[in-house]
Amino acid sequence: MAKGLNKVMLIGHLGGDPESRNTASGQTVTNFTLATTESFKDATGTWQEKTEWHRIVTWGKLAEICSQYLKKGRQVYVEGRLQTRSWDDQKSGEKKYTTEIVCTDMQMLGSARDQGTGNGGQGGAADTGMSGYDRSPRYTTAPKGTSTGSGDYPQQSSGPMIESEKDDLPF
Amino acid sequence: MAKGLNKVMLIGHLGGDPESRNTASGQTVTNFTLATTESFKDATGTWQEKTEWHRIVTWGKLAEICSQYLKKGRQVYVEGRLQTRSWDDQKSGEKKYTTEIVCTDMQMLGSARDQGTGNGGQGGAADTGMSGYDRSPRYTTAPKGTSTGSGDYPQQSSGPMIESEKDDLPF
Amino acid sequence: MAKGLNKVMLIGHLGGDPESRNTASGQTVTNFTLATTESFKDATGTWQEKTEWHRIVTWGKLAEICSQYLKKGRQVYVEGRLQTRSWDDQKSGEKKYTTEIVCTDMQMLGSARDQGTGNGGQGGAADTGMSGYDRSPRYTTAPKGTSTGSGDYPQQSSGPMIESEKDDLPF
Amino acid sequence: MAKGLNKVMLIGHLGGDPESRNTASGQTVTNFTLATTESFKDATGTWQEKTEWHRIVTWGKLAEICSQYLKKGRQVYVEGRLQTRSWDDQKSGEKKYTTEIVCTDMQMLGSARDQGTGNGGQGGAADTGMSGYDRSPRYTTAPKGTSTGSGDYPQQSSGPMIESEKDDLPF
DNA sequence: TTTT
DNA sequence: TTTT
Repeated sequence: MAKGLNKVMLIGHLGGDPESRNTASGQTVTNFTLATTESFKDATGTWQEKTEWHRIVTWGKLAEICSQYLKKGRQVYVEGRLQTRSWDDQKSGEKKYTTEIVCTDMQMLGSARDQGTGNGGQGGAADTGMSGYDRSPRYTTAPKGTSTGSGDYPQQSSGPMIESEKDDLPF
Repeated sequence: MAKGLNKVMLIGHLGGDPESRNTASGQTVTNFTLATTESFKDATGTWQEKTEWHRIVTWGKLAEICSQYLKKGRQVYVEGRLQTRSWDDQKSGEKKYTTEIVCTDMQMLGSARDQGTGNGGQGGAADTGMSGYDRSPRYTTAPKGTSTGSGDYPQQSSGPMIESEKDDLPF
Repeated sequence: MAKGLNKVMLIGHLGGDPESRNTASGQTVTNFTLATTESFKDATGTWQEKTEWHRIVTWGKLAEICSQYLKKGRQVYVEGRLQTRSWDDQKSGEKKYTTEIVCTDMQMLGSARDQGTGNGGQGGAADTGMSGYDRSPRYTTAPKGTSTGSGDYPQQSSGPMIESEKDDLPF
Repeated sequence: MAKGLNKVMLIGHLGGDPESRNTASGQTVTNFTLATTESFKDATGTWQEKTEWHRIVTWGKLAEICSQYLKKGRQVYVEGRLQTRSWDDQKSGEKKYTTEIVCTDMQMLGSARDQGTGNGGQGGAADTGMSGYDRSPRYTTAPKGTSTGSGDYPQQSSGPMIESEKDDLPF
């Protein structure tokens, strides 16, 4: 008996606007960074803040939604799984590792008008977007075990390692 | 408004026996790797397995328990938060990053006699250990926000970056 | 604005064998109870145990798997969402409420040979079953937001409240 | 080997202002209801919304914070564990059950000015509150296993069942 | 490097 | 009603 659980849940703010690209097979991939902040008392008893940065990658329909509605500063809930990729860094010749959260569920928190730098000054478009959001369901991609042979799942992980996509690396 | 959620939950098997050390301040730090395995259908519709490896670090009392009771192959539940550390790699002169799960809750799954290579053939010691475990509570360290000025929390994160401990880096 | 997160994650042991039935529409529904145990120090400083009982309901393919492989005493991980149903109790004429976990992901923990009363002494059938399990993926039903108009999702929640199914109420 | 996991994570909006009381032992207890909303396609393919209501109970320091800062309509993240209590209903003579989430972590989401009916029209007080919040840590109570013999933990669960507090029942 |  |  084996199998496992690999789950990450984050609430934080986007560090920048999401970036999208398309794989050779036509899937959308969207990346963004997310900051989660914790407060804690240090040795002297004063409150300190510590921010942790996370690399989020999302695929397919959810990637399109993230690309369309998320902006720098927006507060979101992200659920997904941990994935560590390795690649050979051209410059140093070293093998490098990146750990990302493959996002399978995302929810916008707070209200549109309350959010960061992104939504301001973009007029009706963002508004239309948000009200579209208001009436839509939770943004979710099917968990691994439920994919029904669509054939695009393996590309979720292998895609980013394809040689020609190297400069799409998320950071 | 800020603050955040940074939570990881894993169920998997230890890739090796845990390794412990003590910080200058006397805290115990225990590291181990955890494999989580997922199955999915590939493009041809056949089932594939994919294993993800996670670096777990745990502190204080929980570190001692992990060191004492966990063995290679043991199935556990791990809860914690993501933390990415950077350091300057001496060999290459490159800055490198490691993402770890700072474990704040751990639970052994299955039964002792059912577990990997570790518990077998080690006689009474492991047994005593397990029955000690059986009567003890869930192994947990206090979350960041609840530390009450004990002064050792910051060492949880800053400890591993102290110069003199560089060769204690978990990988 | 809006939407939400409603997530439950449990690790515990089944209090009895699962019970299955079929809805009018042909869906399988499987119910079981799950015990989660916590230890804590009481006012006198001695360790106490407290067991919480949870009512689990699962639908469709996952219901079939639970029915087939789970037995009294088996340790499992259950993920799902909270759902409170009300019904008019015939005897008392009172309105009553039941809170259940609608299970959308289940994983067996430990090994088959290590588990409760169920698997022992039932010969090859259970064994065949278990090895079938071993090669299959994580048992998951699609989250609400991802159903693609298949038409059977609403029956997950509305089904149990249909008049003709009243005496199928899980407890 | 046993022990278990009993975890609930919710993101939703308060259905009303929190209500607080004090136990005989001087602990603060705060109750509120939380609505989580999900969208799903029904059998006809149209989007439907379903709201689930949750009863939240929180203790001690966290109860004081909830009482002070949360208002009807406010969006929050709640983490806790499921607990089912029973009591004898005086009117009907029936045994009744209530399932609650014993909240051990809470975080306010969105911004103060963006929140429901509660904060509006209350002038500076709410503002002071919120900026206090901005500088404070995550609101958390220690998990069960980490209580260090303070003696008040058992009252978390037994408190609400004390005869004289019956009319404090959360609903 | 784990597990089934 | 489970488990250790």
